[in-house]
Amino acid sequence: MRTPMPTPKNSIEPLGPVLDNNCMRCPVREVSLFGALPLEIVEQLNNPAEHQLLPSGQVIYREDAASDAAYTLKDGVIKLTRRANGKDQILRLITQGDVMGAEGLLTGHYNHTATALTPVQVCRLPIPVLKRLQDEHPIMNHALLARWASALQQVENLALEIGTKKAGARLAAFLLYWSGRFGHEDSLPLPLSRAETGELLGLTIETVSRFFADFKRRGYVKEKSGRITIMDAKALEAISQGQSH
Amino acid sequence: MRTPMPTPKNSIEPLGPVLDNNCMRCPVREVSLFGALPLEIVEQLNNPAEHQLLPSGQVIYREDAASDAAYTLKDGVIKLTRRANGKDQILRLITQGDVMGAEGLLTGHYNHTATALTPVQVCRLPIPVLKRLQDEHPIMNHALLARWASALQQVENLALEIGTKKAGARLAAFLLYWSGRFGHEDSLPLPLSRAETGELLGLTIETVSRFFADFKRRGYVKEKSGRITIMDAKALEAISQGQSH
DNA sequence: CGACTTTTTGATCGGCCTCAATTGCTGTGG
DNA sequence: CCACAGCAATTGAGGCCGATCAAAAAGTCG
Repeated sequence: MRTPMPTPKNSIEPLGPVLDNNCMRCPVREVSLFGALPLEIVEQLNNPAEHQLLPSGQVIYREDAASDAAYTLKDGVIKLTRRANGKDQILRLITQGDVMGAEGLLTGHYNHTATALTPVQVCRLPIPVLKRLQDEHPIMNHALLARWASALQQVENLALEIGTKKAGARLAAFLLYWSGRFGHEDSLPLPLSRAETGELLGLTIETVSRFFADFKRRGYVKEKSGRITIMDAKALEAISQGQSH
Repeated sequence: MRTPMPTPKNSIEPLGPVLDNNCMRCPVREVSLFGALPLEIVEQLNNPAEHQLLPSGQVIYREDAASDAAYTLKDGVIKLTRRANGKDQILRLITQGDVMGAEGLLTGHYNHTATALTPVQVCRLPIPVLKRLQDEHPIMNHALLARWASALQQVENLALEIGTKKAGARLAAFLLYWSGRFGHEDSLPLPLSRAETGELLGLTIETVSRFFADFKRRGYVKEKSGRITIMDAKALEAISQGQSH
C-alpha cells in the first residue's frame, strides 16, 4: 500500500541481491546492540542469511504473533503500529541503528506490527541467539536496557504531545523532531503519507493536510517528492508550543 | 492541587509512626527488584533510613532534577507527570511493587515529576547502590529489563487510547484498566481527582465529570468517598470500544 | 455550622472530524 | 510524448464533540 516514493532514497546503494552481509563491515555495528560486544564475538555471529533487504510496504512482523526474532535496522524507516477500534496508531518510528521486536525476549510475542515505510535493510537476530548473548555477555543487557529506555522516552514524548497539544502544534513538533534525526542534511526524507502522519499524531488525513499546506504557504516548510526542508524552525517551534496565529 | 502538604520534600526522616524497615519482611520484596536477589544479599541491603512514609500530595522528585535514587513503591499510588505547554500529562500510575526513577541509572536525571496521590510507603534505592547491584548480580538486569518493558507497554497503551479513542471510550477503558489492578476487591480506590483523570486521558475536568456522571446515572459505576465499584463491566467494555449509545 | 474545594450541570464556542468534490502527482500504455 | 488511470493531497461545507466560560450543588474539614 506504500510507495509514493520514486526512488529507494536512503538505500546505501543496491536494490539487487548484493548485500554486504558481514557484520564486521556493518555501517551500524557500533551503534547497534553489537557495539558493546567484543569483535571476536561479532565475527562468530556472522550469518549472511540473517541480513534482509525488504521493499517498502513490507510487513516484517505482526502484533500478537509469536516472536522468533528481533531486528536491527541498518537502513530505511519502519513504523511500529498497534490497532484499537479499527484505527491504527503509530507508536514509534524506527530509523537507522534502532532495534525492534526485542520484547519477544520477555513476552514471547510482538507488541506491534512492523511495516517498512521505505525499502529497508534489516539484520535479523533470532531470539534464542539474543538470549544466549544476554547470558554470555552481561554487557549486552546494558545495551538492551539503554534501548528500552530510549523507546520509553520516545513513546512518552508521543503521549505528551497527543495528550496536551492541539493539531497544529503536534504537527509542528513532529516536523522538528523528525528533522532532528537527519540534522546533517538540508532536506530530509519524510516517508510518511498524510494518513500515516495522522495515525502517528492522532489526527485525520484532512487535518494533517490542512496544517501542512498552511505551513508550506507560510514558507515554514518546503516539500518535494517525499522530501521536506525546514525553512523556519523558529516559527515551527513557536507553533509547537501553542503560540499559534 | 492535592492535599495542601505541610511537609518538606525529600526528607529522609519518616514522619509517621514506626515503619517496619526490614527488607526481609517487606510485603513487596518478591515482586520488587529484590525478588531476583539471593536472600543474603537482601539482608546486607537493609537500611532503615531508606524506607519512607510520605503524605499524599508529596512530590518525591521532579522532572529534570539530578537523580540520586530510584524508588520501589510498597504501598499507595503515585503519578508520574511531564509538563508541556503549561499542561501536565500523567504518563504512568505507580502502584504497589512498581519501580520508578530508575532512568537515573542511564541519564542521570529524572524524566518525570513523581507525586503521591495517597499516603505512600516507598523504599529508596540510591543510584550508586543500584549500579553496584547491577554489576555484582547480572540477574538484576533481567529484573530491570522486565520493569522497563512493562513501563513501555503501559505508556504505549496510553498513547493508543489517547490517539485512537474519544472521551467516553477513554474513560471507560481507564476504569476497566484500573479495576484490573485491584481485581480481588469489590470496591477499589480511585485516588485521582477529576482534574487528574483529565490529565491522564488528555481531557478537561468538565468532560471527565460529564462522562463519569453519565456512567453513574446509568448504573455502570458507583462512587463513594474516593472508592468506586464497577457494576457493569460489559457495558463499560462496549463503550471503551466505541460502541456508544 | 461555615469556609473552602471539588464536582456537577448548563450554555456557548471553536476545533477537528466527516462527507464530498477537486486538484495534483506518478507511473502506464497508446 | 501525451493521455489517462489510480492514488494522494488539497480544499470546501457542515456538523459534532469536547473546550471554555459561568454558576450552582455537593462534598470536605476546620
